[in-house]
Amino acid sequence: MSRSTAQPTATGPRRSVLSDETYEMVKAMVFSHEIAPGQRVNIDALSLRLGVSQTPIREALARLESDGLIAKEPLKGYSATNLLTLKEFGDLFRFRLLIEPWAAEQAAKHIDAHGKAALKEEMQIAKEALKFDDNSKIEALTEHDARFHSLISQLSGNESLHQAFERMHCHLHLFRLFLANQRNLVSGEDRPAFVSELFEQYYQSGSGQLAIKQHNEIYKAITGGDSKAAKQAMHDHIESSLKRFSPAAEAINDL
Amino acid sequence: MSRSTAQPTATGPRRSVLSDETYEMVKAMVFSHEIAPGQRVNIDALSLRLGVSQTPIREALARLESDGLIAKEPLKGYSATNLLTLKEFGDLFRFRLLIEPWAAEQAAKHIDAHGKAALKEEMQIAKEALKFDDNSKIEALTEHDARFHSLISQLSGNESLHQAFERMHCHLHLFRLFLANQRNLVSGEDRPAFVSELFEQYYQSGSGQLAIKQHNEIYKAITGGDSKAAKQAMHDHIESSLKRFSPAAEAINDL
DNA sequence: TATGCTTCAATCCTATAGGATTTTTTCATT
DNA sequence: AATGAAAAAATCCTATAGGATTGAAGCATA
Repeated sequence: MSRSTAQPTATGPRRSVLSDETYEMVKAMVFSHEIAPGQRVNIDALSLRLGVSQTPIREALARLESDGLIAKEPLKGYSATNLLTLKEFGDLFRFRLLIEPWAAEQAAKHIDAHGKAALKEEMQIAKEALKFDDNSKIEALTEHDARFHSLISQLSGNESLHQAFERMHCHLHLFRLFLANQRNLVSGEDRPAFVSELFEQYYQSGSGQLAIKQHNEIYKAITGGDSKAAKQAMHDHIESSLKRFSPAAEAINDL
Repeated sequence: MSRSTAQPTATGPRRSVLSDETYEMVKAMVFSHEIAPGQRVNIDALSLRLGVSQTPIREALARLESDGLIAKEPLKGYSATNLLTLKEFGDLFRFRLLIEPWAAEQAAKHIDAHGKAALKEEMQIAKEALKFDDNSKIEALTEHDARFHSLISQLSGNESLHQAFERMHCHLHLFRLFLANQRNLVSGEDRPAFVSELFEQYYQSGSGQLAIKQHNEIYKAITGGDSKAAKQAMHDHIESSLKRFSPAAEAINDL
């Protein structure tokens, strides 16, 4: 009788847990700069914005803090973490160079029919994505890239490595950096072309769709059981990514 | 007036955030098997047990889930994660063998006066600990071991590696495994001797305090700037740990 | 102008009520 | 007696309001 707010049941029957959904929503907001880097995160405001109570918000923020996307200052509140500095950017790639080639090597050694099928399916998705128009293509390829690297870390068979890779959230950080670049440049000079160029370099360099080509080499080496080639191909691919992303990281750092 | 429970303020003025304290307390409970592996974690019960309301409990559990110490089943509740299986145990060490020798190598390359002082201080603590009686010694050396490895991952200068190492919680998992062993064996046959033996092998093998000796070699190599020796020493040390811990992991796995 | 006090706002934490889901218990039927 | 369905209990999850504490802003005074 005293319950004047019919909100919770009005949204229909929920299957999943609200706390998890909230987590994903806030993560997406940080990811898309709806919550800008360094910006304070007000729990009450978020509660109103998302239409849920404080409890799930708090759980989501606690998890995001663990993920390193949100920082908590005791008795002050939460705020979005800053973008990667140039050093952190380099650290991220150097660490990836340490673990991912090894993961690819192990994956090639232990690959089975199930793993081959999963890789094949992922490569198929990437090829389909190349036919999309520009915006859809960028989004699809970004997601493919994240899934592809995650899959290989999983196929390494080493649970610790896989968890460490997931908790790193490298694609999220990189793309967040990238979007920041895009935003800043749009309100700048004629540098949007620069951003597009970067995207092009990364996803379709020249006429060759370079990243997909490199993924394909890794894919072939792993499914072929050639561990040495898999390791080398992954190493080259990450170094290649590093070179292509660097301008974006530097631009932000100079800002 | 309606506040019948004076508990929260009765404990005195709190300085830190209750949520963080709760996190540490629950972590300690999992660590010490007060919450046994696989056991359900009742929020209401924890709330009463720790004398705090549900909100900080929930935040703590959300973070612990992110850490991999607590598992959440939607609409069923939280429960402590199971102990490491033999495979996970092996994965953990193989992953450490991948990243820690590299960390030691990098630390040796970038070491400065500040880093040297920190390492020296940590080694001093270890030497002091050797003089303690058995129980205190084990506790002190365990904590030293965790700090030593963490410090080196930090001195590597690579933020990503350091975070990955911390989030792995390897010492917590290993010692939890170890305590489980101890508990099971106490209620078993005459195997407590076996446990003590393991401790001895790890912390004071023979008359040599083997682990400290190995730490000392790593320490010397890093402060001496000998990156190759540091890498090798760390590699040997971890392999040595693996061999000593294996019986404990196997015993639990067979159980 | 600089310092100290008061007021204000924000945040953290608590408490309780109620909807939703799962598990257990009970009961009827074959 | 065993199996299946329905009811009850326990638990989880959410929502909302308000007290307590802390940090910041504004103002008066020396």
